[in-house]
Amino acid sequence: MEQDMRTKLIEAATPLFAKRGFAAVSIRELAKAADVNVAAISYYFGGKEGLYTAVLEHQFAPIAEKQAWLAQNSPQSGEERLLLYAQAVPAVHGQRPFLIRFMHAEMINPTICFEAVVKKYITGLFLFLSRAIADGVAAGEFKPGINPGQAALSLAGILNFYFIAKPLAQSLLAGCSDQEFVEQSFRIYLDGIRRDDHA
Amino acid sequence: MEQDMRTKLIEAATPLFAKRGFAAVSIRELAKAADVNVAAISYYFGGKEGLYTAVLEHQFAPIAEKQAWLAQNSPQSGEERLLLYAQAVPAVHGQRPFLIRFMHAEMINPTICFEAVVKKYITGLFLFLSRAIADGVAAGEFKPGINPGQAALSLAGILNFYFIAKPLAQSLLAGCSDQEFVEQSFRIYLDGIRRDDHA
DNA sequence: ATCATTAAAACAAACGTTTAAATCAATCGT
DNA sequence: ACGATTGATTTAAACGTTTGTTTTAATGAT
Repeated sequence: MEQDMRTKLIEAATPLFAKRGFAAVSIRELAKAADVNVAAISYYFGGKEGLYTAVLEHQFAPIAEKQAWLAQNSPQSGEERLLLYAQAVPAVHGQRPFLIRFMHAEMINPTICFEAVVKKYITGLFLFLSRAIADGVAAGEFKPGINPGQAALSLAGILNFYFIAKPLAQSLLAGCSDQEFVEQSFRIYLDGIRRDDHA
Repeated sequence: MEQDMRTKLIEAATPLFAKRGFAAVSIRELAKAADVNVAAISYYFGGKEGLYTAVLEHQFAPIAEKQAWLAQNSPQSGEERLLLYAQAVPAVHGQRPFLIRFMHAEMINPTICFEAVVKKYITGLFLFLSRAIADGVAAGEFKPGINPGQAALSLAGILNFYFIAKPLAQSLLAGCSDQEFVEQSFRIYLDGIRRDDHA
């Protein structure tokens, strides 16, 4: 089966590319990890870059779904929309534990996939958050002085940075669940942008 | 002069390593960029890894200095200590524009330098923030429920994420200065952790 | 018997490093 | 004061590996 081979290679390649980066992993290593012949990579993906692109698309798939869902089933208030995002963050990272590594690797050292895959989804998320905040400011939910674009980046940062620093942080933060962290961070953020006198 | 050669190589290697990663840059490329012979890398740094280590140490030097200074001249209140950090963030990124890339590259794909260089400084910063927040909670400055370790990561995230996403964000955030972003983010964060009834 | 798939071998190119000769600067004996 | 000599630096060439890809033959199923 063609699909078996493709998924076998993608699944074996994902942790290798994630932990060591595209350039530092050889196709022989990938083939051995997937228990296939080296030629299979060229045969099914057209080369190392093709396999990497397939891995990246598989990683970003949950974001694409979530984004499509948000575009249709988005609630009214800014706060509710931000909450949806805050809940999606640990869910997506739980579903794709390596996604954060690929996202940051692409932001720091963009490959050819950056424009087509990464930039598209990140921009979509940014616009969703930006509009939610702008609407919230306009509706009097959030402080009037808030810059929506900057505040969108702030929220993305406060929620996602933890997942990057996690391997390093786990020795420092003894026994802290993802859920716990995201809840406290989101509470801090919301308390920070909410209008003091808002009901 | 030996020092001339070393700094010439380090300065030429910094943007290459930062933008493309350690594995994706060849020593011939490094030598050409620095306008020296390939053998100079082995001669002065003992090899490619030695040059990378030297680049990394040069990048982290401002953090080391700042940390040593903080250890002695640290103010009393938690809020003042957090402010010192918030002011240091854009200053350091201004002084070392590529530092954020090296830090994240090391967190995502750790090289041999990670333990010796990166982990040390990050842990130091984390402890500084953690203690500042814990003291602030104990003193009644900050909300009683706050988990200091988690909140330390939140602050690092809300302030630093912007500098990672910057190349991507600059097309979205039209005309926003680093200073502006950090000020708003820090205000949001402080308003989020400060006790509502605190003077 | 035909076609798609797998396997091993071969390919040129690029890799990091080392070698050996050339160049340079400073030191020393006269 | 000056050519000889020493040691450090710089260069270009060569080293053996490893890289990604392709080829060619073997195997599989229809």
